[in-house]
Amino acid sequence: MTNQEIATILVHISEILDIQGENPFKIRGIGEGIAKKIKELLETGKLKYYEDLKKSEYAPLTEFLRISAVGPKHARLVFDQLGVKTIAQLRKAAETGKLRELPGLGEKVEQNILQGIKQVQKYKERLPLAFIHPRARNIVEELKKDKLIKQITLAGSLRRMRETIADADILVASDKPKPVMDAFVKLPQVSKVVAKGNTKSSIVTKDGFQVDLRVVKPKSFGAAQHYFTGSKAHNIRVRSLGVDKGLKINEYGVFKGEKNIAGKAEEEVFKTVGLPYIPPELREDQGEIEAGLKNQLPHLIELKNIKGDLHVHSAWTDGNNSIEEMTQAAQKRGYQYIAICDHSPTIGITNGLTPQRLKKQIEEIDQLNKKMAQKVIGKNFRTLKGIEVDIKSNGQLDLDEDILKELDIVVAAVHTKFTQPQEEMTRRIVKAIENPHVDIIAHPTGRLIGRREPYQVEMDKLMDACKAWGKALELNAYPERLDLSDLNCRKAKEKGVKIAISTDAHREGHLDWITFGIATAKRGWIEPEDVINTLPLSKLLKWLKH
DNA sequence: GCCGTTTTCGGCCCGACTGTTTTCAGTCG
Repeated sequence: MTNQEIATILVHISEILDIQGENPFKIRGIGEGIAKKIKELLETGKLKYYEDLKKSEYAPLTEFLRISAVGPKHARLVFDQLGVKTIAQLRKAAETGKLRELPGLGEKVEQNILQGIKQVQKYKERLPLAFIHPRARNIVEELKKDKLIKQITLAGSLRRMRETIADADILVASDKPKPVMDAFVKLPQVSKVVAKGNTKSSIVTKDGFQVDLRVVKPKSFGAAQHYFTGSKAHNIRVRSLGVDKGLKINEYGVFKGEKNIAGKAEEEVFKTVGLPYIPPELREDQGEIEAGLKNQLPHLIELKNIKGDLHVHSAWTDGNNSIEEMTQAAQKRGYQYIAICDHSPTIGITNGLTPQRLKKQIEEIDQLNKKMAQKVIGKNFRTLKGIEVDIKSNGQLDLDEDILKELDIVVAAVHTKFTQPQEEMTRRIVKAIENPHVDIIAHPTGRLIGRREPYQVEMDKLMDACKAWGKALELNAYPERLDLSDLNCRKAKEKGVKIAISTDAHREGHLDWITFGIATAKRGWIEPEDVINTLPLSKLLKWLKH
């Protein structure tokens, strides 16, 4: 049973208890009792307490909680009074005006619930970071034109750069909140205004995601930034630290009694509770508080540390640009090198390179490097000869040794037979890691966010093999991959396994996806020295030979 | 259910907005 499965069960338990009207603090932390339940799950795959709870007449109502405007109280109310226990029945009750007759509900709530049902059925999943991020940035740029706005920032999971996003949070500092709100709900991107107040409003964009805007006074901007960035778990920890020191922390500032002692800048808030500044990507209550208190936060990797991209494609296979164009695009970004890693022959649909075509590509790259050495185009730059070689189902590579040894870099990846049992898949990839020509394993779990689950593989064994053979794992920055995930990055770091942050670019513009790779690496506590493409060219070449 | 330098009971982070209410419950983040 995976951590994710256990978490899902615990969440389900908490939701049922919530609807039953249990003490809300019952579900807040893990101590002796819940630890025992987790143990039972791990040892038997089952939990008696959960099995019993699932028999509760309230258990089926947890799906109502996915509907915006419905919480545990309304979920219970519609069941107790109307016997409603499915979303279809709930919709019918709303459409026939039954809900408005319930105590505490009215016509508006009825409409909101209908709207919420529509929403839940249309947008089942969280959206990828790379979809929402640029669109939210556009809204920020649009708002920025307003002179009344003194400061503006993305907040929430978007600022923490989570891989998927439920809605976009934006925070503004202004002395005149009302006109800012008026402008916000009239933006061209808006399709629907969900709520509008003096300091807080929500809209749904034409792309179908929600944007929440919060406006505070400039003197509160830092406190609000911290509060609005979250995560919730992180905020609770920080506020608890404040409570220990006799402080109250809210979005308006840090208060000692009535006195406001901090709030203008985020750093101040941390300082009042004895913490250094914690980067947003770390704010998940995953050890950053403890590390901060001991002054042992990581020195996270930044974009400026990246010296090159070690996995890009060209028009020789399924890319869109020539090798020279990709090279120039990399130079424009201040890189020292780029590795052309097109597909191998088995991946026929991409026009994978046969040994003959690969030989020709090698010649082309040699010529290009010669021109660069003579400073005909660019200088102090190397285009590396590489391949994204397919790992066949038995662990053998799709190209022979005599051609692989001609290359600067070999990136190996699984593209077929994703359904192998875990043991086979693990052996398959470990075999590739053991191949002396292989340098990096690309997109190590094969997942596509929201579309394809990772294949079954024992990540610990892959990492141990990489460590033993001095190989690296890729953090593929392609937005729907982000593979390694943040959690796997952190595991790799703990095991001392090197990471290559690569874009898998299929056209020039994709090189900018490195941003999302960096963000994921930060969330995985990765530092520059953990990443091979922070090495300058000479040292990278040395690492590749080693 | 969890937790403790005010420790085994009693509180648990904090506030905005909406809608249905004459002062507040529910939802949300």
